[in-house]
Amino acid sequence: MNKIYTIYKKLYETYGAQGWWPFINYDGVNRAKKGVNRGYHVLDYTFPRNSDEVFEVCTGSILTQNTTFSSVVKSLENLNSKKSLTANGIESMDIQELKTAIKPSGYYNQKAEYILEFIKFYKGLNGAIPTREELLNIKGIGEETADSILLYGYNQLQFKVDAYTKRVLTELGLIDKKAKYHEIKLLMESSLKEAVEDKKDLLVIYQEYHALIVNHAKEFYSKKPYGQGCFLKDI
DNA sequence: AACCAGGACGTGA
DNA sequence: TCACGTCATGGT
Repeated sequence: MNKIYTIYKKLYETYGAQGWWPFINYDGVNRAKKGVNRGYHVLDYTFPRNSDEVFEVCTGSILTQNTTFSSVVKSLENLNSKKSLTANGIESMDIQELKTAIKPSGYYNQKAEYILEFIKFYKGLNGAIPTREELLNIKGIGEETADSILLYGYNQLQFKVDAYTKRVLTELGLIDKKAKYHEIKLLMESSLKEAVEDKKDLLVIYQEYHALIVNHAKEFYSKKPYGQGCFLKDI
């Protein structure tokens, strides 16, 4: 039991399952929580359920770059209300209409271009699972976005590292502040693979872990000085 | 009223 | 390779 897995268990004990990635069109068992947790699917790991939901994760992953997810939801709902939250739907939109729809998420000029670039690639897949290298070759998709797409859109065993992950690990002294993305990703993946007995649990752990870190970091690592009152410090 | 958010790219050194 | 500027709206 290494520290990375210990942190996961503490976070899970504290916050419970997160139901990440949330879906705009979700109408499943947690619908009762609408208004509060609308779109989340806590303890239901049967997602994405179809190609439209895969595409929703991909688009959301691009839109969420350096932006809060709540603003991404606005953009996704704008697209969805135009019945355009699909590859063909977006592709058939007027470019200005697309930009206006995703405006709430910021960087709308770039992101519109990125989404269209992705769509060209996505349609060529014909439902196949993309490789990480293929995703990284697409303009607008860097390491985190690629891992986000693979982990949540395609249920692939790829840990998603974000700014919060790096910040928390740095503050806890588990990694150097100059550590690069790949270094952090490797630490997370190797630690979890080593500590988790049943390997088929890893996917859910990867998915929950990222969401748990975000949830925790929003409370304890969003304002300086970082880590005030963080219960992870005593490990 | 600054400050920064669940990044990625282009550039110059 | 690396540091830095740029992209932009929205919440605090």
